[in-house]
Amino acid sequence: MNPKKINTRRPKHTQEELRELIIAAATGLIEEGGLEALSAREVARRIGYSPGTLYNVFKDRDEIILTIEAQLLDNLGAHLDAVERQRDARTHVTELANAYLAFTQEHPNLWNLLFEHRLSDGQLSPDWYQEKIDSLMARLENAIAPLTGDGGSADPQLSARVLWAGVHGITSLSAAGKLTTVTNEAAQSLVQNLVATYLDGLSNGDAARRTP
Amino acid sequence: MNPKKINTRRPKHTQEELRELIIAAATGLIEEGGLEALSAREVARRIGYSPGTLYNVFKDRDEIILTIEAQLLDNLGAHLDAVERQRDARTHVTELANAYLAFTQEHPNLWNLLFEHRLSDGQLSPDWYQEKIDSLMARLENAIAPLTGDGGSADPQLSARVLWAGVHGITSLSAAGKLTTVTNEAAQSLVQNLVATYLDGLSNGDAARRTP
DNA sequence: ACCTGAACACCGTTCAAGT
DNA sequence: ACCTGAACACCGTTCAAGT
Repeated sequence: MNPKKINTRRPKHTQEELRELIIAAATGLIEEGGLEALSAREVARRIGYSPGTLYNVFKDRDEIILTIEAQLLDNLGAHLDAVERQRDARTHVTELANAYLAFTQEHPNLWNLLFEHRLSDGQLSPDWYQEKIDSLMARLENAIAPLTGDGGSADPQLSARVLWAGVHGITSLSAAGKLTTVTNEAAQSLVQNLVATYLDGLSNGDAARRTP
Repeated sequence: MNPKKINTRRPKHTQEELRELIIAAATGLIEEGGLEALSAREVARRIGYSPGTLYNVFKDRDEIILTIEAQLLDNLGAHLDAVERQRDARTHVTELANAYLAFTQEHPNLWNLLFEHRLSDGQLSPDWYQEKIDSLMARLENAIAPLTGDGGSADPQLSARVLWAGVHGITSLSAAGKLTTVTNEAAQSLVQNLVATYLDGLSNGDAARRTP
């Protein structure tokens, strides 16, 4: 009766292909509607399998999300590596910040994922996650280091993290569409101002309070 | 048969009491488990009414959340007003930042709500929302203004917003439990460093690039 | 060996029917 | 007038049964 009956051999896709199909569909859903738009059932619909199949390939929804996060962090790394090293450290830090901002703005919903998503219960993030973050942070640390030695006392590790967290504040508000609540200025102007002013403060902090 | 049958007069609570019961239960759920722990059915269970009752009092889940956000913004305002005006503008800004950080750390999940929650579809936030934000931002703007006039060129509006967004980056990472991914330093150290360095940059930005 | 789809325990929201 | 609770259209996840 059913015309499809003629020799439907089951595995239309290898396990690896299935993995990629699932990740692609899931990524698309998040890009379109944020994390809350990601549903296992909708992914299954889009790839033409039953919901159960996802659970042959991934342990659960969290594992799918973590896989997407890994790709994202790797892509950001590549994106930052494309920034050419500058003679001037100040310019280099500024361009890294711009590249970071540009990357987050290309895929706002995807980028939000990194901060919206919290593992359920008491699960902790895998080791590779921390390593990827550290490797990204090292880029900024190296770029900023020459600017913290001058006057003497600023810590490059701390400065890099503070500056990153500050930029993150701006980019995440922007990615979540909440920046307009606070200003009509473009995210890039804010990032520029933060980086420029923070770096000014770094090289002149001590002097500033010594000379009245 | 049922002993409760004896004269169960219906309205055990006025509409206003019901409102408060719902908000209290919903706030508790969010404090305990974040936004994703808030479910209309669970609120109904906790206050001893059926799910349908919530929809006699509130239009939908978003309206409940917005009501909680309003309270939260008002509470923050009161909290910031308790910070005494300082002779020294620099000290004043620093103490505002500390008060802000302290407030967000008292109720991390509740605070996260403001940034996690996005209205469904094309709805836009009510007018009072924007007004509350503006009023909060004005406090920082006034405090920072004396520090932007010295050298001449910094814009108090822009500076206040950039500094706030930067601090927000730190506090929101902290509230979401994601700060440790990036550093073991306490949130307060990071905020201190950001505020101090940014303010240094403000008062010396131009000089910094003029005198080599 | 792989996939299905029913099952379980959940959602937000609506609305006819009951008191 | 107010509240219920069944109903509808959804979830994530599991697992016996089918091919």
